[in-house]
Amino acid sequence: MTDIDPSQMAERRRGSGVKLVYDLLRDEILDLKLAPGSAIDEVQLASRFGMSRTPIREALVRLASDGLIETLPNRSTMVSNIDFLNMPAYFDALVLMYRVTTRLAAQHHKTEDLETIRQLQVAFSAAVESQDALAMIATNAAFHSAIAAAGRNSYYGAFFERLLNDGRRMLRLYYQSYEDRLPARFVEEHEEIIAAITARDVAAADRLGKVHGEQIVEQIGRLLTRHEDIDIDL
Amino acid sequence: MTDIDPSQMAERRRGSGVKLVYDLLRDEILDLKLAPGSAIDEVQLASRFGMSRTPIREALVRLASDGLIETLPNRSTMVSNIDFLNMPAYFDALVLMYRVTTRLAAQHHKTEDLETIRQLQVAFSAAVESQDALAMIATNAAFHSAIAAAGRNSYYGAFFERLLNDGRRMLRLYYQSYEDRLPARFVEEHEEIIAAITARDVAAADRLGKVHGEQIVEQIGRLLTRHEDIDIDL
DNA sequence: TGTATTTTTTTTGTCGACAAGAAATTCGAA
DNA sequence: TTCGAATTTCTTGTCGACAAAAAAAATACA
Repeated sequence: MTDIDPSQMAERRRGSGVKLVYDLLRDEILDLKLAPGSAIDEVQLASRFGMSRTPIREALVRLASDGLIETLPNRSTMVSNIDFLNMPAYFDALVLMYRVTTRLAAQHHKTEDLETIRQLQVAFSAAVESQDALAMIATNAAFHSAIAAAGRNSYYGAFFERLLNDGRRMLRLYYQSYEDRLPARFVEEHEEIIAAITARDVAAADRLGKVHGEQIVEQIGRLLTRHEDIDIDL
Repeated sequence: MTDIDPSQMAERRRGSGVKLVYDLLRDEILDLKLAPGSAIDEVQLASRFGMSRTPIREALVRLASDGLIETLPNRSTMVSNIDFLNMPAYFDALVLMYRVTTRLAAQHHKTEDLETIRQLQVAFSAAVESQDALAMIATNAAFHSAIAAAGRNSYYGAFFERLLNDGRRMLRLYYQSYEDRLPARFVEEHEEIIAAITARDVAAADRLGKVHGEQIVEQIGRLLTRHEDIDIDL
């Protein structure tokens, strides 16, 4: 890890330190630039960011309560491992949140929400076009985040956000399993979802959210030995 | 706020400071001993707990990422207000989580889970018997937490836990709306839930979880002007 | 008396230092 | 040499102090 640009660390607004460190480390962890299980050294980070250990530690505390790092008392801090054993549970929750957020968006969206959603769909489509797996992951998450926001339920929103973040790390590991035809299918499904939300068709939104979620689970989950029965008619 | 017992602050194991402060402040906030909106003074807390500001601050960072306190940059920290406008969304999420966790418990529980659940039901029943509203809230939450744990989905578990915590503050404000007959009904419903889980009757567990959740929503939510249509057949 | 500007006070964010714990290393005895 | 105890090294948790930022108070001026 190289030091940051000295011109950046020169003068910072007081109080911006922890956020800077938090945001950057968070991205590095989610993008797997920091490998799961790798150690985190406070003093090294302090010198890297040109600040004392105090703000670094506060950023680490936040990351820890996000579950992105793990702290052994009096001993090392490390990047959390991806819990593959819990992947069935993860997918179960993810599919349900796809359904619920899409459904609520159909109920509660405002017209300005649709513009945001459509813009993000364009970005996702472009990422698929250019076969940029990382951009696909990011724009897909942004697309569904926007749908969740349109659903106007901050509790689901926060939970879904967290699931999508956890997913970023797993998807980065498995994105090689994407073949060309499947992302194209995702684009189509996104379009259908947008149509259902626009039409305020709650039933269709629910169904499409479920199908879309299961699509992803099937794509990722075939690498697992077994996964939950997600065909519950909840 | 009075200082803590000096014998407690005498010698503490290194590293236990933040957890001590975090746990205590968390309970005080959730039990409304610290009123929503009230200011939090770092130096006062430091002298109260007999430690420096550094561990206090780390505890506050954790509370902030739990959403229990809010920090204005460079300025005051205060206990988060209860967001009554979002109560419909809250109840929507709560009911769904009641359903999902109960359903999953019916699917995945092990026999030792049932013992824990039954013990907590006994405690809840005792709290209802003695008309102790605070104990009712706590033991009810513990009961459903145990059910969620038996469902073996840590994602739902963490989310549900958070919802129950938020609920603790609202319930404390509204517990006067409980009349004698309703807690008794809750006890009965709990028994039915236990029976459904034991029998691994997923459909019944789902239905009972939904009914139970809506029961609570109706009890609390009648104080609201309007609330979500929770009768969705998801 | 009311308002704008300066000064004081209060509180936060950050720092460097130090001590406690745990791991790594060295040392000693069989 | 090998195992176990003592020692050193290294990292973390905590402290007291200081500086920046904002609010509160005081002052000046119309």
